[in-house]
Amino acid sequence: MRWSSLFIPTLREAPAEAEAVSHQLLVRGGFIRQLQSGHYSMLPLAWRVNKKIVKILCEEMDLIGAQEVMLPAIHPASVWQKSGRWDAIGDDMFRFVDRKDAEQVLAMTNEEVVATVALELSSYRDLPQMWYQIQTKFRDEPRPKSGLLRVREFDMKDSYSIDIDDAGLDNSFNLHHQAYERIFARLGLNAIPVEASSGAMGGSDSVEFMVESPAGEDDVAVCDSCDYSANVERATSIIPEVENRLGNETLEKFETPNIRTIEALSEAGHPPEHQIKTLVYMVDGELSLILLRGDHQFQEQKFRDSTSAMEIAPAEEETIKKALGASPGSLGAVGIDGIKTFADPSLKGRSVMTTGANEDDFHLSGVDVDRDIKVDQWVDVRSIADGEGCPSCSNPLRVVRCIEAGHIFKLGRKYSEAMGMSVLDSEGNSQIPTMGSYGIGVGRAMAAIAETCCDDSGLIWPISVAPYEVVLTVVKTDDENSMEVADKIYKDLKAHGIDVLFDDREERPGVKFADAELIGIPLRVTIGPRGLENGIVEFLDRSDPEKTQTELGVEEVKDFLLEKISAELDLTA
RNA sequence: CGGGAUGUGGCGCAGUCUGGCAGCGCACCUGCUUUGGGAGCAGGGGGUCGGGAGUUCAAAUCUCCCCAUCCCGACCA
Repeated sequence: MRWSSLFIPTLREAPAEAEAVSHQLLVRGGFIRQLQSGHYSMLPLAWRVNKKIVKILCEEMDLIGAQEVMLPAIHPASVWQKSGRWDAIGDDMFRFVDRKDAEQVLAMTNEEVVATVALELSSYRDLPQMWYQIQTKFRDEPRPKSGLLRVREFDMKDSYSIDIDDAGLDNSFNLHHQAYERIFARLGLNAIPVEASSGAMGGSDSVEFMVESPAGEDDVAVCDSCDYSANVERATSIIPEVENRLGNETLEKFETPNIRTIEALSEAGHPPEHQIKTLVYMVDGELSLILLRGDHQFQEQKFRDSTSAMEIAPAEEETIKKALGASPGSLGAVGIDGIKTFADPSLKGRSVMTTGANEDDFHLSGVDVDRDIKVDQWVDVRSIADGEGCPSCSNPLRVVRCIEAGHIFKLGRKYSEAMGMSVLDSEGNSQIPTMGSYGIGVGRAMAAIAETCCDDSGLIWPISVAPYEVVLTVVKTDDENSMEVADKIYKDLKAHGIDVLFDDREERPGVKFADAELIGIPLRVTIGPRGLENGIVEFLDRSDPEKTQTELGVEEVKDFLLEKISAELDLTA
């Protein structure tokens, strides 16, 4: 295409509200424009990238035997009521009422619909099935952010597997795992598979594919010495045991005027690791205590996962005061009976501890956890920290910020059972099939690539997804010879299937070079009178201009580029 | 939903405190010069100052209400 007739509105400066690198570059490069918070138009360049990502997704899904479908994006409330998610999900789902007063939802995912279609499966001979689609999803995010990274409307590749038994599900899951590794490699993303929490999706196992980036929203624990990696919502670690202090082992109440924090109490001679942190939460409507060591952080998702609690939130101060008789900062679980108490295992066997006395300005010392506190349930709810020991090899873990680029779930029979699926097995017995679901956000993948493939001058697309593979930069458009040669090369490249962008704009060379770099075209051929005098044009690779700078005869350009492109695509395919 | 900030032409910003002709840079249009890394000169077009109400002779500026956007947190199938 000729740049002069394209809509590529580049900007010299990014809008003030764009913070994430990918957001700034995609806006500056003329790829996207915001309509409202969480809703973006994809302009021609972005849509070309989008289509290339989609193509890779389809190819890899097809390769594992998945079949492409297209499901409705508007669902009746009834299917969501049947699965229980109508109530479980809440405000994140867009809902509306149609003219007949029927309640409707804008689909955020499609397990219910898949399970409904799958009611037609009646025999084990029909299984397994894998269906996928690339379709717009709607989620009423409480806080859309960072450009395309978190939006309310986005295209997602969602696929679903249906198997007769657990072994079948394992197989479908593994096929997806492998497909995802190939997909991310082809997209130029270094995505690490990590153990994850399944959250409200339900199910047993889940793996997230994480791309390290400061723009991400998840923290992941990775071990550089072995292959352990897990979302902090699930990660465990080995920490040194704390020796109980020598000291008075009997309970003693002492005055602690104005001491409300772990830190303040620590300064008063009670180190955090010898304190019991007492949190008060409403767990599915029931007031509950959650106990941790003073120097540990609470990991809410771990708590949800291990207690199957649906709704948890810190209790209001007034509620706390009414139940315990004191405000946060002076709370403790000693002598409490009748309030459900959860405790982190790191408190097991601990004594000579300090905790709040449930009386403002007073604490208790000499607390023996086993003796003085009635724990209803021991649960690992501690957030691991950077540098702690890997649970599988005990070397130090690193905690890194990541973008969640993909997530695969073993759902089990939650949806197939709810929707009433059943098939006959080889013995004529009725079986409820088991399902998996697997997602990759297209726009988020684009943003993740933009986030990680860029430099000070702009984007650097991998050839596999670049909006154009090659840009032909004509330095002097009013030089007839230049234009003639450029036009010839342009037609030649096009005829050989190369995506080429012909920068025929009447702009100064500096502007053209800067724009080409900003929009991230991986390969550049510069055509100008200076080179043509010697019968050559200049080539360089966006990712490393200095080392790759090459002079090419006009006739060699096509073969040179074809080889470059196929070499890079082969590397990742 | 809690905390913080911002809203002035397509983008970046000044002006708001202390009320008095709506400005600057980039981008855009015309002409001339220039032409291998974001040109120069001259001329020109474009703004309900987020919206509404109020105070005032006079409001971008002061008051009240609302809206939008961004950041942190909560939440995130």
